[in-house]
Amino acid sequence: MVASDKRSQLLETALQLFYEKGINAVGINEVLKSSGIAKKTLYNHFSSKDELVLASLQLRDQRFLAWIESKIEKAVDNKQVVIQLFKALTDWFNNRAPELPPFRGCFFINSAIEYGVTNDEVAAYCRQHKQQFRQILAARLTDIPEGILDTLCTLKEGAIVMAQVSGDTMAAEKCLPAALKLLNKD
Amino acid sequence: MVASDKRSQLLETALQLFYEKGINAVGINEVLKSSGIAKKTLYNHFSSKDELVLASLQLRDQRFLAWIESKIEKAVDNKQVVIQLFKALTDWFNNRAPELPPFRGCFFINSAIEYGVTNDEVAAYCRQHKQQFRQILAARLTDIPEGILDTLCTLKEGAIVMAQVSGDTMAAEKCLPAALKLLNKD
DNA sequence: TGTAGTGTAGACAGATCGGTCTACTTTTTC
DNA sequence: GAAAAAGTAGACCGATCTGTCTACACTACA
Repeated sequence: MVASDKRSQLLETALQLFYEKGINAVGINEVLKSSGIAKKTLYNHFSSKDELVLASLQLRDQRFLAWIESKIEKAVDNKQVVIQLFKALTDWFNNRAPELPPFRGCFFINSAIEYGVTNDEVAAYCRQHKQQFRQILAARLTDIPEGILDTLCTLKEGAIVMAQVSGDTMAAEKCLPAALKLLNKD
Repeated sequence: MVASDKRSQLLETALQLFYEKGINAVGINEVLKSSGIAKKTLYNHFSSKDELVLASLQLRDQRFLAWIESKIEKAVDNKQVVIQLFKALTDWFNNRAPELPPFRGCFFINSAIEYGVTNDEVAAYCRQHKQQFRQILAARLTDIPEGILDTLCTLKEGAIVMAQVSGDTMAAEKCLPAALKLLNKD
């Protein structure tokens, strides 16, 4: 049992709780109790809660982007990319994506809003995640104008918020026609 | 000087601070210090912080919807409504809307995310605000399909998030062409 | 087998928070 | 002008949070 075992257990627990309940609503002691690990061990692997938060963001970042990538990599043209993207979002919103925990919005939007005010590094990382998503999408779309790419990203963010705040888990599905319309030459 | 004077002073201060820094980041004592009002007076007008939060949401709700309404009421057709809406959002994001305090995202998205987990009433009010916005927009658009109305709302929410999290204050402007395209018959 | 590293359990400190309460002052109202 | 209502200033309580520290147990390895 290597040392990083405890570290990854703590990280898994922290990510699960932070995403489910929000960073501020989850204390260090709850992470400890839920993971069954002692406090000193946590502070041996992470110097502070903020460091644990950042590591959680990195883990989620890696997993979420890999998941999205896997959903659109098989698409053969722009239309299929957009279809697969919005289908994937709908699966996510309705808890039909086994790779992801139950939907509670975007971890990065949530964290930027509730934690970014007091922690610049968290805010910066959340911004970076959004940029990375944009690049992954751009890499799968051929000859796509910047404005249309931005609009697709805006629709994605909006759908997430609609699903979370308004409970409209069909938000992504509803704007799929509009997203496809964007691809047409006028 | 009627009693409601102190109440409205507290409410103004609370709304300003809650919106600027987030509800959790602002303690009761900060509201008191900033407003120059005694603690007992606050608890004479509001039974708890949660009640003050709800009153702040209501005040913002009323003001924001009135502001949006004023921006689109002069539009003579669907195209003008959409143009005015997204121009207004861009003004808001870039602090060119004197009626609104400096942009820090949507108070209702922010509050739902950071406070809605522990307070159902707050979550419900935020959802209701989004519904009211949708109705105000619907009332100004003629013969608009539900799906297009939903997509316009999604673009609006997405633009707010892009402006706040990614710092893209031109997000609304960028998706105006897409929004206008939605209005065209296919 | 002894030592260094890692773990556990949890008391504790220091800070902050929401909310109550007392004692006193000001304002309003009849 | 007296009584009632409303406001001030801030001490105080209990709860909660992050992070430190002590005392002890287990494990790996030379």
